[in-house]
Amino acid sequence: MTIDFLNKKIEKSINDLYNVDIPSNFCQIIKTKSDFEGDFTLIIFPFLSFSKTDLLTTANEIANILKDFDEIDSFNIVKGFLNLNLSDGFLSNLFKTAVESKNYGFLSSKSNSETTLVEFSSPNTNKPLHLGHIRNNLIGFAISNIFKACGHNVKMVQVINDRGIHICKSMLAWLKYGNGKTPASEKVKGDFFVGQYYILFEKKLKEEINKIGDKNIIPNILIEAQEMLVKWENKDPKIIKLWNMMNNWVYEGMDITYKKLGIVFDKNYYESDTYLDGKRIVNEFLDKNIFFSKEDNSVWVDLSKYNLDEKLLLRSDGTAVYMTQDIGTAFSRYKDFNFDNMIYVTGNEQNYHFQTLFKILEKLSCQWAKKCFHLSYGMVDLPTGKMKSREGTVVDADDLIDKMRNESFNLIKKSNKFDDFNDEEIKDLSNIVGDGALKYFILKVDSKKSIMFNPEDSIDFNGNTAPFIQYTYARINSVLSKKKDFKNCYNSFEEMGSVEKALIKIIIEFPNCIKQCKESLNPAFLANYIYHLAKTYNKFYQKVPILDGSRNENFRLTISKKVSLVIKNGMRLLGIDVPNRM
RNA sequence: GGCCCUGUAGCUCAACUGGAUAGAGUACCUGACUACGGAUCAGGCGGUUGAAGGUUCGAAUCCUUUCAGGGUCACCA
Repeated sequence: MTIDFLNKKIEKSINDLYNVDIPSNFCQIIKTKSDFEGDFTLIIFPFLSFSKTDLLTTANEIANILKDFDEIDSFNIVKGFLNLNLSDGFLSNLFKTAVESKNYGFLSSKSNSETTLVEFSSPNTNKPLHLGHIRNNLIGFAISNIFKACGHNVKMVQVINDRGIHICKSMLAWLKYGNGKTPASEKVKGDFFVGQYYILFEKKLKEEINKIGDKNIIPNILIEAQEMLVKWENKDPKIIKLWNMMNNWVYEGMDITYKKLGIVFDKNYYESDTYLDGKRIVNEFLDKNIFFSKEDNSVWVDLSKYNLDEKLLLRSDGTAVYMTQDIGTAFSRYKDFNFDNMIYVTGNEQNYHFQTLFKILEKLSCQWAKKCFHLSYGMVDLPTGKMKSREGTVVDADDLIDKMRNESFNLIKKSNKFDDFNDEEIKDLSNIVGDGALKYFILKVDSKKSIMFNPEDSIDFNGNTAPFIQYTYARINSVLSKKKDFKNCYNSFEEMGSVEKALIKIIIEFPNCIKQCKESLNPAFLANYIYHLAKTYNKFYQKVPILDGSRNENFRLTISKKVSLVIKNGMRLLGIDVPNRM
């Protein structure tokens, strides 16, 4: 519970009472558990050392002062817990402020706002996006929106891994076995088309290894790929042309997927550019003896005194590795944006990598190194084990999105509630519902935890889901459409009902909820908040007649309207749409 | 093996970062529509928070030990 000024007021009263400066973390105010009566609860235990008396006496001493506050109506004491009831008048005021504030919960960015870069997605250009990328994209997009809502000037960026041996593999396979086929000639989406050749390469490689039967002999096809990488680095025109063509196929395919996900980046960085920056920087600091080289000319950084080992930065043949590229990218970004924060959204398999990267940046005296954060999320696993694109055991992003949309379509088709909808309208609605179900399913889980995804029965349309929330929104919308012009009203003419009170208390938490998501780098908190709000509203809807012509009608309409706005704007932060009807 | 993360109802997840009798959904069993929209609501069943110690008024949360699962320790990305 965070009503800042009330917290401060209480804190001050207690300070005065005991005539000491009580550390602010001693004043713990929490929401009252639903089993007890009260709106919020002050925990008494910490004050015992100042009151020098027993628990009950202390609680009463404090309660006696607080009960005279206008904001507080009544209290009760249970053990070391002082439960306080807010007065209806005070709640009304808070509610009024919330309703009347423009862009409630959202701070707008100003010229002196912090600039925050969020890096996410960052795909390889040799295969389509899969379920793991979906989680990455959803978290990255949501956290970007959340930082925006906190007034940051946010830039969404990615680095596209468009070069390297893995890219050459799909290129080589296409050259050898493609027979000039193209995505257009085969009517296959470009990223899937290229992905097929990546898998084909791995298959041929495996066949050749089996045929050779000697681990020490490098298969020809792999040597060819390595040769191709060297040609690429030497800018062989034929190879560059092929590379451009195939990468473009992939980009065309990915554009469609990003469009489905509703994601647009502010700036793309390409590894094919930044790896050169990285090499330059590494060599520069090699000269300054920050890095060192070994006999074979490979370049290393020694981080062993930070518990992080030695790390390779340039291969003995002078070519770049992943880390090299990431150093170059980071420098470019700082030059481009002079950011205050940079957040990398990647799977937790890269925890060690980012620890190392940040430490290296520190060693390079980048004062911005401590402004870099790693939002590390858990892997998405299938019942059959880990997803491996090399083996083709992945859930493709497009397939999954389409499956959800279709399921939603069928659900709507057979409900006969939408007889006045044409197929186009049904399709639009099923996209909103299907996409929502998928996105919410992933975002409601604490980002650092891994997700077990069972393709058969993972995603539900009932319970703690987006469709449940969307339905609540649509139903409020329906009520509101029956009474278009009502006058805002912030108080009940009788004592406020418990559900109305509960709703108002949730509504006034919205800004704080967003802040918490930002601080913990975890959108799941918002997802669960919205669910809780929707659930409480449904209870209200069932229990309390809204349009009953009574003098409380406007109060209930005002609550309904505000709930719908919080739902809509909260879901928007998560990248989820809400329909006017469903 | 070293380091990191995770173990909560049959299953999927919460628990406002140390607060009260650990809550939701789902599944299963009841009950509620001549409707402001039933993709809803109300009730029941379901727990030694992996285990054992410790810290304190108070532990799912912090510390130690231990068990289980995952990740990582590449001249892969």
